[in-house]
Amino acid sequence: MTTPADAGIVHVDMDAFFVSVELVRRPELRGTPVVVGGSGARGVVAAASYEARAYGIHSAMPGARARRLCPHATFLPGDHAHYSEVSGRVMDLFRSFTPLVEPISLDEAFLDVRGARRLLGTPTEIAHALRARILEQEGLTCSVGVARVKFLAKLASEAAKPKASLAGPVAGCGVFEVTPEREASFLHALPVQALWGVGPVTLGRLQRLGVRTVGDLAALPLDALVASLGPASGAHLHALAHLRDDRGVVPDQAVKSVSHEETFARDLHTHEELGIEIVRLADAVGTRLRRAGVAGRTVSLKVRFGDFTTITRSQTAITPIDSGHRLARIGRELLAGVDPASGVRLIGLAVSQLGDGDVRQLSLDDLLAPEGSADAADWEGAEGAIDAIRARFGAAALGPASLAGPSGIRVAHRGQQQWGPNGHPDR
DNA sequence: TCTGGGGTCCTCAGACGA
DNA sequence: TCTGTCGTCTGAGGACCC
Repeated sequence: MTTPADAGIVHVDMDAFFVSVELVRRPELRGTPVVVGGSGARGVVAAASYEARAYGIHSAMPGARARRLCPHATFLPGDHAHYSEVSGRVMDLFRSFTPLVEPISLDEAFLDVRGARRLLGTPTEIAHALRARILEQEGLTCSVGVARVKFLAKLASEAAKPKASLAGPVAGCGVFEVTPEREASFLHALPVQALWGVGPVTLGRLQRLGVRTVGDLAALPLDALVASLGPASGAHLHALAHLRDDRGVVPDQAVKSVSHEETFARDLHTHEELGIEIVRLADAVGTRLRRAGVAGRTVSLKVRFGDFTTITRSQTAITPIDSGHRLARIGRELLAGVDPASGVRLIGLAVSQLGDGDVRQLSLDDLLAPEGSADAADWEGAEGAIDAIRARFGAAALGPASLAGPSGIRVAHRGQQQWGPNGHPDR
């Protein structure tokens, strides 16, 4: 039997994950500045080694700037599929300690180890064992935070991390526990932007209230926070500053939306060019929906113009959709209301309001399929066959005719372009 | 300087039915 | 029949996270 007061929430954060995975394959680069991502004219840095961080390089920094800061760094292209595979093994390792594992991203997870204490030891002992197993199995290091609640465990893992310095990386303590007695002194000394949910905008608003640290935040009345930040954010941050966080570790969270977006190496200016890209995105999103066995009702188109202004247009269908063909049709309808003449640098397609992909009704839309087009049942059958062929021969084996280029079918893959366009000659 | 991709959640406004 | 109110849904935009 466990109680909320038990310290048993563990947050594991892999150290410079993408770079560390690459260093396992390229050990000769250890101890040197290494950057993953940041290639291409519009790419950004996905991860930087601690040696590269000493030059001021950090994730999400434009690649061009990173090259100026550290021209002799090694820049590697990202390999999302490989990182995903390694991440899966690490998550499986976590599950060998406790079934209560909540992955946050490829390189982070919360674990509730309260039920494992009798068998495996104290949470801190479990944290050390986790680190040792990951190092032994994958050759990777991680930082682990232990606390009574999730957000403190997350802040604790941050405190355990290595730090970059010009003299070389400074090792962290690896495991950091925030005991119940130390919670207030640990938390209130931190800058307010350390809290999850405080980004640049919220930070600006808090600074106008004279808030610099979490302690300053805790001293503010709830009313003042709600007036400044709105009811949801205000109440949330007020609770965190007072050490209240009742969110549990939730394994197997259902996905709520599936999206795909791409930045072009050069801006596009016509509906024709963008229409072809929409077919690519719709094909990728539809494939992922069907693979996950889900379908969604709301289709959203995102358009980012050359000046970085971004608009979204969405449409909610009567019945759930998982067909790339239907997604492309709706995507193009939404695009028709957008003027691309000034130049479009990115488009994205998302599907939300997801439900079970097997539960489907025949819609009016299906019954009134445009004259001369294949009907819905034909398309479903065709896409099912495409999925089967791709599973056997690869994603580029088959696809919509409009995606055929001189070098074959141009298929969008998840994470393929995660860190920016590669300047593909076809677009 | 010039700013990715894949997500979640929140806020606000307008439409609509009870 | 008309008007106002309330809750819900939808659409759009934005903040934030890794």
